[in-house]
Amino acid sequence: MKDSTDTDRSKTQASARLLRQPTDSARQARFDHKAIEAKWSKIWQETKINEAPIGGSGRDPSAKLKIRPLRPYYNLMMFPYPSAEGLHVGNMYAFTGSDIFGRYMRMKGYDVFEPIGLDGFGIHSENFALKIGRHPMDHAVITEKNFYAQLSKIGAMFDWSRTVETYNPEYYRWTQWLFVQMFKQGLAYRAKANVNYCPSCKTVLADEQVIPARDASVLRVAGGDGLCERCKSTVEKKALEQWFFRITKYAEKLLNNLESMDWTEKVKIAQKNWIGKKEGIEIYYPVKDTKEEIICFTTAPVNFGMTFIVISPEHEFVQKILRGEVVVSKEKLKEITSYVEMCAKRKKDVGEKEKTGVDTGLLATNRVAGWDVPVWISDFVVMEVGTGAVQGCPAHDTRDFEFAQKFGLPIKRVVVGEDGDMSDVDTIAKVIVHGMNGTMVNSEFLNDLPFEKGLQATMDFVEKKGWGKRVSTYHLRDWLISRQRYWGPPIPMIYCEKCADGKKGEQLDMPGWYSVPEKDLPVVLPRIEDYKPGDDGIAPLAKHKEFFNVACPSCGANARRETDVSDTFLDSSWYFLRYPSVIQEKILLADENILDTQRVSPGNLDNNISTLDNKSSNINSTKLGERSSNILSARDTERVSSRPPNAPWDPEITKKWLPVQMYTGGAEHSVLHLLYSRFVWKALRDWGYLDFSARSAQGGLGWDEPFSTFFAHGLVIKDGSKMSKSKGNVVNPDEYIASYGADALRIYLMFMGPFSQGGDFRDSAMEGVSRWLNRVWKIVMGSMTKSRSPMSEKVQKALNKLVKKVGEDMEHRRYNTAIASMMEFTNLVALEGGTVTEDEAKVLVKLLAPLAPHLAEEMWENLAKSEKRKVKSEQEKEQGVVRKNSFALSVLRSPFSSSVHVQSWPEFDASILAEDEVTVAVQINGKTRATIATSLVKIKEESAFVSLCQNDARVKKYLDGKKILKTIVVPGKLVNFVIV
RNA sequence: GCCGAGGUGGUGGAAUGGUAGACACCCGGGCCUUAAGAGCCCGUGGAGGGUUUCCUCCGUGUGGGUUCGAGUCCCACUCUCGGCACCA
Repeated sequence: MKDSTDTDRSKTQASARLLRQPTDSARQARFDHKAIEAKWSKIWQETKINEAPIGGSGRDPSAKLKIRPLRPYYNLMMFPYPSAEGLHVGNMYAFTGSDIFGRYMRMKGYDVFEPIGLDGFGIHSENFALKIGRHPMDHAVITEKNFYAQLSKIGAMFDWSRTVETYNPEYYRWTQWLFVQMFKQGLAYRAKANVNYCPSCKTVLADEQVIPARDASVLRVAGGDGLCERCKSTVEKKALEQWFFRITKYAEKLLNNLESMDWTEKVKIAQKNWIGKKEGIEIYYPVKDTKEEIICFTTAPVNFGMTFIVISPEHEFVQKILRGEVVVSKEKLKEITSYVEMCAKRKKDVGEKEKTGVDTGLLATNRVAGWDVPVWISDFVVMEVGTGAVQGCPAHDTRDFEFAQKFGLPIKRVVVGEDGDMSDVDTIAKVIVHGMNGTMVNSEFLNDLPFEKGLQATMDFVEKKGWGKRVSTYHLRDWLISRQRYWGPPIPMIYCEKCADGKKGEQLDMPGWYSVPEKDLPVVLPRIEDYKPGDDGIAPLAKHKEFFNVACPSCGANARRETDVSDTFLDSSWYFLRYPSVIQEKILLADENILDTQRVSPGNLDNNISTLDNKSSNINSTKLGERSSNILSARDTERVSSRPPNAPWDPEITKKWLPVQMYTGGAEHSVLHLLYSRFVWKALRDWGYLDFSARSAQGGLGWDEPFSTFFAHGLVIKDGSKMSKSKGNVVNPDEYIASYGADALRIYLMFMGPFSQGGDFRDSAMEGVSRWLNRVWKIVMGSMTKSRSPMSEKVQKALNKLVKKVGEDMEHRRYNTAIASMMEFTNLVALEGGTVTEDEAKVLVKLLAPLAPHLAEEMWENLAKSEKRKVKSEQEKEQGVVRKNSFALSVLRSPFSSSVHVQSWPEFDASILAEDEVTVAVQINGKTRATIATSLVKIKEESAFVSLCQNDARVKKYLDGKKILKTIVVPGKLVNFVIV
């Protein structure tokens, strides 16, 4: 890399004395973005400017800390999942927006920690690896290299000394540890759940691999069921034992803070809806001639209009009928059996279907109304909702109405709406549902009560009688953790049949199950070649005895490891806790592989794979850990060996740096990732693993939440639609970085539209940004020549205003308008002679620094050198020659000469602002007829100013012969004459 | 169906209830140049008028409303995009 500035300096020094500017034209040429970016990214690596002073047992941060007390600021962007060969421009957009804020906060005086990592362990990465026919382990190595190489080029202030990759055994060891804690605390359990199964591919599918039948065109072909993404055959649901986390236990806690959290509003609403709290009542209905009781949940107990009960085909009561524990006639049993089978086939949660159902022939007693109702089975009732049993009130629920109409069940009106219509409810339009206004009728003691009051009175009555009780239900379901897949952390559990038979186990309610002792973690994922998703929902690892055969931790008998792996969302639910505590002896960017800016070419790639394959010949369970580390590169091995083994995070560091102050990410993670992270955080706190008691929270919700602020960024679209490979409109940032530079791309991306809303990517607009940066370069470099035009008061005032504007926009992440204002400023400078003073240039460079970090740094260095020259020549004037190593020389090494990125953010002068000229609009009846340029000072004399407006020629002609009814004055903005 | 975001020039987008279209892209014209490119300057919502400086009318998805004044607030529609969906 060529260091152009050194030659520059010697030239300048030699020529400066000749009072000529032979370098001016050279300086003003188009800046060389490639050289500048290469130069500064190298210097930033060497000076470690982006490494946060984390503290703890890591590197000594004292150099940065001596100046003032630590002001930690954890600025985090959601880490990417490498599901493709490399980054696309949408990733870069998000990272840039997050980084600009981090850089701004650093200039505001914070110690900013901005880490980066990869969420490469899970279904996205696995699917991509499967698609291109590469082993996920090999794929991880390649994507890590590619992604990190690309990420290192976008000019972000990532702290490369602390990265997290979720597939690294040293990371997922703690993901497994987290699972173990969940189990120990009774929050992990096993239950049957439906998984998607394709009978043709003989494989389990993730939800996102099932084409929903609600897509109309598909519906016609398939007749209402979900289709396999690959072979288009109908997907079935299979009930299999799965691991769950009891997140529902935290439903209230997750709901609690939501209102007061500083999060993007729509994300909070999405979470609230997802948790979906509903207050209602569970009512018990005894089934005649049996000892059974069916419990119905409802938010609207319209019991006097209740004419039947419907239960889900998966309801326990149905099972009892099928098992013969509840007796029905032979014909009925046959009917029910075939109906339940039919439902199992057509089950794939999709929108409304034609209502079907079967009568059990049994009756249940509606004790409130004092009559019996038939018990039906229908799959419009979903087991997962409420109690899986519904009390049918057809006149006041549209679904119940459809069902009753289809099967000829009685429909009884008990609410009259505002229209007073008392007629039979015989069309769906007449159905008055909960939430509408109405009055109770035909309801004995409830008559004449308003609808809502009637419901409350019913609940009171039922509770008093002991026939039911008020409950809250939640839309939130427990978190299904297990995946019958290969690429994920093996669930660290062991099942011992012997203990199970003896009713022994770590948890009372889960005989036979033991968590893997913590000292034995991680349970390393072995390299196997048959890693494809298995037949009949069996995980790939289940075919490997050498993996699952293990001694029972309790009795020592032959036991079996769990062979499912955990959900990717578990990996990402705690990674932000890990970052500050990562210890790395070796700095990532010093690694030649990562520094290498060349992407892996197909040729190299083959070489890589063959090398990797050689390392992984056969599976040997005792050497798994070692081997896996080899596969994952030497760097990881070093990390593994140098880390204290006993905790996933350092408590001291964690106290200092968490919670995450600013979290940026896509709104698509509004629900799952953000909710899971909150859940895990709260659970860890409850268990005492996050102990912040020693330090009081810094206002707001403090330690209650993992992310103090969450900002949802927008999406980059291309040609009006979301980027996707199938549409062929994916933009790779590399080529743009190569031809325009990272700075220009960063600014262009942010200039497209508000960061919160995204924008439409188009090539042509890049040109404009690139041209503008060049104009900035010229203006700044021109400030150092002696031929510049005199100082302009207009420019000075405009710059002062600009500082205010850009600062405000940065706070709100309105980068697009910040950039526009800076463009306005440079346009003004062009009108005013094209130059600014060096002091003005410094301010401008600072404002630009977060947006265009390389270019700003280069300009800053030039300004610093210019200042040094000036100081020196002044001293020469005064004292003759400067002695080497004198005090004067040390002055030259002022803070100014260090990086622009650690300078303080410029401040504006409010008093200058007040002197600014303003343009006042003069309106007649709200219509602007003239504008008058004046200063705020003049406007203070209001009456004089009003008459001035009145007498303006453009205004006068409208006022002549008219009467002024009213004059409205908005100081500094407008004067409005209301006339007739 | 429900929830959320949105609808402003040829395009991306600006506008604490106060001059609609900032800033850019595209396009057109000019300067420079042997030429091209780059760069610089000017114009650019629509319609109409004034031989310049200017003036008038219309205009923020549709229809109402509040207000001295509405892209912005309220009501009712409508369309687009995201998410959820037989949620009892």
